[in-house]
Amino acid sequence: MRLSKKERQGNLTDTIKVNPFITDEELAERFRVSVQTIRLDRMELSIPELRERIKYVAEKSFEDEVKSLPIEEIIGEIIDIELDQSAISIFDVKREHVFIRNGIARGHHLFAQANSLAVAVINDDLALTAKSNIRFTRPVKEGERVVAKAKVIHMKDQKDRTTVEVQSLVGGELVFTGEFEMYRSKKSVKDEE
Amino acid sequence: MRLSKKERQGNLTDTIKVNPFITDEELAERFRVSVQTIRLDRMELSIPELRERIKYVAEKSFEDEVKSLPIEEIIGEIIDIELDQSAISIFDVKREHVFIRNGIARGHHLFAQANSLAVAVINDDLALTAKSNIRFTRPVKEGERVVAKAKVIHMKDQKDRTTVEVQSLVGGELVFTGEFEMYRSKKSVKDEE
DNA sequence: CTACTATTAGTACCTAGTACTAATACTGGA
DNA sequence: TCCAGTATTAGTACTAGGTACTAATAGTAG
Repeated sequence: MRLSKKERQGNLTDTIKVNPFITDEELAERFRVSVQTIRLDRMELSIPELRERIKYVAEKSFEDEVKSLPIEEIIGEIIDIELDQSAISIFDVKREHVFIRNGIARGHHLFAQANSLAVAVINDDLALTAKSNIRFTRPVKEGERVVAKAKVIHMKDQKDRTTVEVQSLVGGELVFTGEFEMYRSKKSVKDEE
Repeated sequence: MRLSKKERQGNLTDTIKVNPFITDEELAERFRVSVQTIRLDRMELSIPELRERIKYVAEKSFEDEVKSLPIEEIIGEIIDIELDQSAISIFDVKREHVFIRNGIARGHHLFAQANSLAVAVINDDLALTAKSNIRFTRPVKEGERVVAKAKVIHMKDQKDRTTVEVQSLVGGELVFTGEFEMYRSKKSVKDEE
């Protein structure tokens, strides 16, 4: 027996979701109904036509692509910064940041937040990380908001190096600490004093 | 005066590149020529029609989207692995991994490659990074291929900790070293011996 | 058996083209 | 200045993958 209308429509929604590139004709064959039935179904379910679906997918990704470069520049959102002194950023842990099997954030995302904050707080276009010593003090889970606080430690004798200490917290609880030794191309204003 | 054919065609390529969603009619208006001229131009330049362009963008992103979760699981491509012993991964530094202003890879990508390799080499579903000590020994540029080699250091007395040493090289030259202290939920086979 | 829903068929029309022919405009060189 | 060759434009037939609509037929539950 062919599927009932309800079953077919549920199945149709899924089929189109996993493959938005399918035509009404192909759908008609797959469900052994006429093309008109498929079109009625799409109307009832407010599923747009093939071309509109493709366009939507393309537009979505095109925007992302344009955005992705600047976004990748800093992981997390900087909410406060005083150059060569301190900075704070927040980072919301989402599904894509955690291990599927246990929901714990992958270490490199916490590192990325801290590291990019350390780079940002240095008042130098060419700041680079030279060394780093880090510690993950407790696992961070999906849905948690990580607040990273960076503090620049000014060393007297060092000309082209600056140390930045970063502490990351979730609800006041320490989850990550890191010490970043940063390479810089010019002296900081503070150091010149 | 209107643009020459050459100028128009060069401009056309760019226009379509930044906005693949533009129709021949809109292009004709923009360049003050007929729709037919635009079509001749597209043929000479082998630029596909609007719908094909949109489809291409959509397909590209759709694949990426489907892939993106598993890909994020490990940064770089693992080319050799012996659980609880050693592993090697390669990571090609692309535009999106570098600072725009100097073309140098952001530290957290090198860290991510090394860290996810350290996680992967541990024969435990619940391996997590506890501590890490890293050093960036020379900047890595766009276009370079980073080869990361991980080696598991087996400690006798430690039950739930394992140390992994990672060295990353570009063309034989050391660019990054890291020592990762990993937390694990169960003992390794080696340790049980 | 009837009322209602579900399905199918068919038509006119749409967009954004391709493929092709033919006419006209422009432009550089003898 | 005229002619050849290139560039541009116009127009027609046809395509995919639809929308929007009307109308006929099939199935089914009360």
